[in-house]
Amino acid sequence: MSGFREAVLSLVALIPRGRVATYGQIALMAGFPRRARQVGMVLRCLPTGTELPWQRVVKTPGQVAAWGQGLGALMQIDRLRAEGVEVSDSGELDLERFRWNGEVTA
DNA sequence: GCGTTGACCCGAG
DNA sequence: TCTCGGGCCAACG
Repeated sequence: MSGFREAVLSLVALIPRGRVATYGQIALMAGFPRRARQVGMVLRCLPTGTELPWQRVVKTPGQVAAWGQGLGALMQIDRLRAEGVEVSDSGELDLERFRWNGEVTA
């Protein structure tokens, strides 16, 4: 089922600016409820200069995934802030406000 | 081709 | 409320 990647990438690409989605949500919307982990795998495999807004994909509690909890995270956080998403230095954000409904309301 | 790892999530103790 | 463990499946060695 290599189509899983396609589904995930497509959904991530549809996330509007200033909105974020959780791994579980992406996986669920893609049609694979329990495969949030593979979502992370897919994103992890993405090239450095990709157009995909993988940065808008966060954990369930509303925390940025990021790589090494360090510099990589700051890069993602800064990028999100540039899009209008309020993110703390710890990578935490308000899901209630920025959670993507799944609708392309860009 | 097999074993291990992993940007996670959820239920149970 | 917090911690621990199981489970899902793809990428990597």
